[in-house]
Order: sequence, then C-alpha cells, then structure tokens
Amino acid sequence: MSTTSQTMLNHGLLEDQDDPVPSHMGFFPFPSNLTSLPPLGCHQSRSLKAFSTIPPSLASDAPSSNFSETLFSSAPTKQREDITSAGCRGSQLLSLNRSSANLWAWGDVGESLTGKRVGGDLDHHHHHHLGVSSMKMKKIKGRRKVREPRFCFKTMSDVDVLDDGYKWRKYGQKVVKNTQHPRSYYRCTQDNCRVKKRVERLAEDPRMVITTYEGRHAHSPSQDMEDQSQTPSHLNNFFW
DNA sequence: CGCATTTGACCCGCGC
DNA sequence: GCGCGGGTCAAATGCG
Repeated sequence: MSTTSQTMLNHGLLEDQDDPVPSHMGFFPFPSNLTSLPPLGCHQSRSLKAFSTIPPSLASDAPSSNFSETLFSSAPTKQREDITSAGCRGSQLLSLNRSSANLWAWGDVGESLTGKRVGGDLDHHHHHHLGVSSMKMKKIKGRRKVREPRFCFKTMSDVDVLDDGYKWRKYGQKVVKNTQHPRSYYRCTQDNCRVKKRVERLAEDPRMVITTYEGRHAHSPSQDMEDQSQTPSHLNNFFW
C-alpha cells in the first residue's frame, strides 16, 4: 500500500519540443501519494532540477502520511543513481553536474528550452536495425542523442507503480548493478504517446520508490483522474 | 482470445 | 577493440 494523500497534482511542461503538443497537453499528474512540489522557480534553472525538500509553503499542507521525501529531477540516469546511492537521508538541494556521458540528456532539455532545433533532424533520421521504434529518437547526426526531459521523484511506498492517472504497460525489467531490486520500464499505453517511466527501489531503503518520467503525455490522463485534475488547486497550475 | 507481463537477447554508448 | 551496463525488443507466457 502506498501512502494515501488524495491530492492530485498536475505538472505542466512548457518547453518546446519536437513533438507538436497542444498547449494544454503534456501534464504530469503525479501519484496520489505525492504530497509536495518542487519550489517555485525551479523551472528557471536549466541545469538543475533536483529537489528533495518539501517547500516550506507546502510542508504544512502535507498530510501526515509516511511520505518522507520527494525528489524531482531531470537528471540523467547515472547522475540520479549517483545521487540516490550517495545517500538520500538528507533533505538538501541536490547538486547535479553535467557529465560527458550524459550530454545527450542535458542537451535535449537545454535545446528544447533555449531554441529548439531538434525536430527536423529527428524526424528524418532513418534507421534499419532492430529496436528501431525508440532508437530512432535517440540519434542526431550520429552523435547527439535526443531524449525527452526527465523528472524523477522519490516516494515512500509499498507499491512500485504509483497511480498517476495514466495507463502504463511494462516493457522491460532490468537488474541494476549493486542493487538487489530490479528496475522496471513502463510505457504509456496511449497511442502516439511515447512517455516512459522507470520504477526502481532505493537500495539503501527499499521502502523508497524512485519513479522517473521521460517525455510528455500528448493526451489527458483520460481516466477517473479527470475529475480530480479539474479540482481547483493552487498546485495544479505549477509549471516547470 | 486479447491484452499485459515476463524474460532472454540484442543494441548502443561509454570507459578502459 | 572489447567488455560492461543500461535500455529496449519481442517471443513466450500468464491472466482475466
């Protein structure tokens, strides 16, 4: 069982992307047991989007569930793993550094934020090997890879897959090195929606679930969440 | 029977 | 160039 706050949060992404997405689309409803948001203003930072603190303004609103910490991040996997494996007991702003190994991810976010020039190359890049459908999204002129912006957060939950209002289909599972818990890979079941998410448990504290979203939904949650998403809330209008 | 999950194989990038 | 590790595919399997 996960924690039980009924608060439904929508996060919107405003960055231009290669995908033509209606402005009202692309929201990230966060799991119902997620009780905090990153501090306002985080969307202004292009190099750092990791938060582990409950904003003071929201902390008092947080239900007294066993929620303990939420981390938002657009950090690429390796960095995120470094963070989590380095110990998450603190509630401090997490420092993320670019690394050459992860330029693709940062590059994507940065470019999409600053100017965008991704679309053309991307759509016309051809591919003929196995594993194409998603691989095609990753290469630009053989060097730069393209990834959707990522957001990860950490939640204390007994269930791996947090209910965020979207339907997900599992497409892979992988044992991560130095971890006894496998990482699961999910894809949004909606047609033409390439949003993926990755779920894993923290090695140090298996009670903590790390969920990483990648991409933007090109549709609404279209489920029983719709009602809640329309509930007026100062949280619903938060944007990265 | 249709859809979701499982799981081994494969691909790719990166570091050495 | 090779090995490793992460990410994805897709056939097999499970399940309602």
